[in-house]
Amino acid sequence: MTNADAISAAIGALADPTRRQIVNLLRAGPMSVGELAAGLPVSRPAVSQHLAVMTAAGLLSAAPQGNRRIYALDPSGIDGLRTYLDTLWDDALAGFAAAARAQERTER
Amino acid sequence: MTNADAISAAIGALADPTRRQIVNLLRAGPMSVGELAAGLPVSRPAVSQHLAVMTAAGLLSAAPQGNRRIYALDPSGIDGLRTYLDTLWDDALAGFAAAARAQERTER
DNA sequence: GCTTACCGTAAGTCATGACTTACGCAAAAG
DNA sequence: CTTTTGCGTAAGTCATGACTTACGGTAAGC
Repeated sequence: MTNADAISAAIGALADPTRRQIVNLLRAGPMSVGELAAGLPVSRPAVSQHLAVMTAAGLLSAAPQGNRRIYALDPSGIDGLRTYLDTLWDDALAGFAAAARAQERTER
Repeated sequence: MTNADAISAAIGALADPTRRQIVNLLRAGPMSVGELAAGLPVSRPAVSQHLAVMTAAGLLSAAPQGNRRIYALDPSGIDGLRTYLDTLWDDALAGFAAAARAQERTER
């Protein structure tokens, strides 16, 4: 499944602390690169590189607007991670229940 | 909020490809360290180190059983990431809707 | 008792990637 | 047309962490 690659890219994109800060800033709404860089402890080119990674991962969308570029969270990309964690959570619960049954069997 | 640290640790733990392979193996059910290492392209100590990281992040739980250690997915740790992505998804949708309204305003 | 599985830890190597400064290009401003 | 603003890209540096081999320690098997 080529879907797994998208999940890997998205999780890898969220792995960096600076990138999660960018996500946090964008939760308030779309922003330009300069505005993002002003709220971060790194240089503007560093922000540009992070934005490129996250956009490639499908987590962000870029909208050129005149001289500037407005970045925003991409709901569809985030939804991929959401469903992945949902199914993972289901499997975890199933394994937990199976272990509980096995435990009960050995205890009597 | 100290909750953000848990989220960071969990996402960071899932960032490595080998660790996601471990998660995939554990989806079928709890396994010992040796069984996990047999299904992975890395050495057994490497697997041990990964398991320690993921356990510290709250994604895995370890159960000593005789001579061996059985690792399993921890539903509660996964649930933390799940709720984080849920709220992030909500914010992304809100920003998307706001951008759509602004777009409509400028287009008429 | 001794040997054999099974596992965690220590120490060291090496690649990945996050950051910087320097540069080039397109759109607004004057 | 010139200047300024806003970004992206290139090149190079440096730290983080994923991996290896070697070792020590505990539970089972003989």
